[in-house]
Amino acid sequence: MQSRSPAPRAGRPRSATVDAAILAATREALVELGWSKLTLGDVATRAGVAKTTLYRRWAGKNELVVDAVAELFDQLELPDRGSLAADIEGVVLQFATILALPEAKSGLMAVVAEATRDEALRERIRASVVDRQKRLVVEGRARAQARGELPLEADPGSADRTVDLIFDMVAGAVVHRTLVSAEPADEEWVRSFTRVLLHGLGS
Amino acid sequence: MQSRSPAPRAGRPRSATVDAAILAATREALVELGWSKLTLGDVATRAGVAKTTLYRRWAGKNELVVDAVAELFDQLELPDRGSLAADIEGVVLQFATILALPEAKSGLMAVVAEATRDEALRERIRASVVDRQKRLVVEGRARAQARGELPLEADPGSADRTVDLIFDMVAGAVVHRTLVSAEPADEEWVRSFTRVLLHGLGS
DNA sequence: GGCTTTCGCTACGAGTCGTAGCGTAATGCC
DNA sequence: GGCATTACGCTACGACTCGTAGCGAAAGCC
Repeated sequence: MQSRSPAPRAGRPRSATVDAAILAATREALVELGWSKLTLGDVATRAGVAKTTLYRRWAGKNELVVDAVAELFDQLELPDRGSLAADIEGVVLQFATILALPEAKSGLMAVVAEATRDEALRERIRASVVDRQKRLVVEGRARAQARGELPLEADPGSADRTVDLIFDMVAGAVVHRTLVSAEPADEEWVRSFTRVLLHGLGS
Repeated sequence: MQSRSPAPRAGRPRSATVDAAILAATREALVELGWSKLTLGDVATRAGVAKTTLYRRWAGKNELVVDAVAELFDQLELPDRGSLAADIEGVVLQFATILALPEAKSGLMAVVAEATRDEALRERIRASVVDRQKRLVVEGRARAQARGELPLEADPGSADRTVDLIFDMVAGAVVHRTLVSAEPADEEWVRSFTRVLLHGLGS
């Protein structure tokens, strides 16, 4: 996740077990303590490693939590349910389920807030979390176009903007509903949301 | 903002000037330092007051920043531009302009993240920031219904859910665009967004 | 004028930060 | 097997922030 090079060629390699233990301990601490009271010393203790080991792998709290939260979104999938509406409802419900986890709630928004002043962190979030989900939009849109449910767009630049717009609308609405309004994005809400997204407010 | 009772009846009253200076200093510190590096001692120094004065008025960093950010949203208005589409575009652009300020970006999302573990803080955000904007949705919707642009809803419970849904979709999309995607919610984007919101993806 | 509350200042223990230094353990290369 | 190299655990450290307490002085209401 944080290392690109596969093999540094000599010496004792870093333990993958330790990596997993640290990330799991981070999520556990997020649940129990939340973002602001989470300390790296505490995470190290929970993971059964030395604090120095943690600092050798991650630059700080921000980077660590991004990686810990990013793993939560790895399970997102887009099964073909036969129609665009059903596909959207399915993936939005998955997203809402993950976002309902306390470790996702307190962790994700905190790092997004920090990322407003840290370009590198923003890029890390984009790569680890955002782009992974954006693929779902691209895929679902292509499927719907193949079914004839959505119009084709010739200009690739225009198509990119549409994908970005849809993504911001879907992810934004679910995040806002879950975190700011603090209400569950349950099946009823998702159905209403999907109807507006597909047919507009007037319908 | 933080005091409900108008007059505690005796002794020296709290200086309103000091209140304003502290909130302004908080926003200034948010711009320069961001959320995580902002300290109350620093804010007190910037405002020219003692740290103890600050702690007498606010319970902590969270509450202080909520009040400091809430003031930014006081200027939001909903001028009648003649059509629902124009009304939406106008207010969304205002919202986007405020959200583009660094003090709003780093402050707002940070307190939202903290609010996931703090019911009282969530309520404070709702009262100071969210409800104020939700009125705009209610008003704009009533206007559009009077114009015949939106269908009337007989059931008040259903109408409330619709308002909440619209609010989450509008605010969520702008926030996500600005903070997560880190792209400006400019006029072109707002126009595209309004079109989808009103007529759906198929149009 | 007298009462009450605010305010500035100083000082404090507690906790966290991120790093350095050292000895030991584990691995790859020859 | 031996050796270089790196990871790891542990301890200790100065610097910083936290939130509070205690004091004297100032400012407003009766």
